[in-house]
Amino acid sequence: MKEEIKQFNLTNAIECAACTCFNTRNFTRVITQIFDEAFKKIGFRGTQFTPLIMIFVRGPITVNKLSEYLVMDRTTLGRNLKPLQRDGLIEIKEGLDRRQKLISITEKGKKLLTTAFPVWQQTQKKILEQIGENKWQEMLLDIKDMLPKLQKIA
Amino acid sequence: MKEEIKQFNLTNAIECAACTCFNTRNFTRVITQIFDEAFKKIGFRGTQFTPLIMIFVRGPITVNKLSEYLVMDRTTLGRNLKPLQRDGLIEIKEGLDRRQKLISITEKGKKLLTTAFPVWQQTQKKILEQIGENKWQEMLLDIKDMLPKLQKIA
DNA sequence: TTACATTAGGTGTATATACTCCTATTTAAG
DNA sequence: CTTAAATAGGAGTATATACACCTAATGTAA
Repeated sequence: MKEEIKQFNLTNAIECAACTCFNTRNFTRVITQIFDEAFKKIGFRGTQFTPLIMIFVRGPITVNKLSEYLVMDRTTLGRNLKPLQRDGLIEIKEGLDRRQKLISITEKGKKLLTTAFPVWQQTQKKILEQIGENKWQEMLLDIKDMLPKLQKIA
Repeated sequence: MKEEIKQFNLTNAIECAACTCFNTRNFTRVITQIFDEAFKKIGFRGTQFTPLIMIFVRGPITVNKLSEYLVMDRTTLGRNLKPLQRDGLIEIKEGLDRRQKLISITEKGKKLLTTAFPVWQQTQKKILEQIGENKWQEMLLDIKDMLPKLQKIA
């Protein structure tokens, strides 16, 4: 016998307050806002920091490879690189394989990283003062452990 | 003596791998993708679930009040409500105060919540199987504790 | 060598996010 | 009662996200 169809009610709503999607998004939004605010004075975004560093470390690199390292959707990354290219922080050149394009950081990009790094350090520190250094180390390990598991069921 | 200006280097890059912004965003992105995929078959989004529930619980309610409950930017929420309104899941009526608009869930919206709830339950369960039930309870408490602290420095 | 699969990347579309600036309304101060 | 402040909300702009679909180039199997 199939269970009767019931109507969504307050008890259900209370259960949904634990939603992993909603709560992690809230957390992430606030953190992103803090970094965006901090980087604003140098015309930069919190979301652009790690991609630019990854290009610094791994470049010249293709969009596909870069998106793997960053655990980001390929097309999302491709679009996110546009402002960086426009601002002259990265440059995109043809690869040997004529399908692929190689992304590398420019001198201007390196200069920006040099400027942005202490801003990032200070902001990260400010956030860790609230989160707690140990708590974040724990969360970071958890995230790194969970990510591949979650990607498997995505 | 002020410390010399140095160039951003690999040691800095390694330190930045712990970035709270980048890592929480990655985590959140994957979780959002899993919910979006699950809700797709009923034409819904993971990000729309909790707002609709909040309107169900608290409605009729103004955009401003709703954004407080959801810990979301007012203008962001306003724009996110558009698809829900277009799809007839919520309705927006004039309030007594002619500045404000009151948002409430429609019968269609309630029906959708009834349909979406088991989908959410199943997806949440699938995710918690990877994260671990206890770990998530701990993370959830941490997030709820940290959010107001982080908002203060935002 | 041709045909098909694979790979690299971009575009169209839609949603999510949030800052800045704007209008309309209401409240409060004088 | 008039004016300034506070409140509610929307619009412009820009970035972030990702799915579906597309083209071009390359690799491979027949």
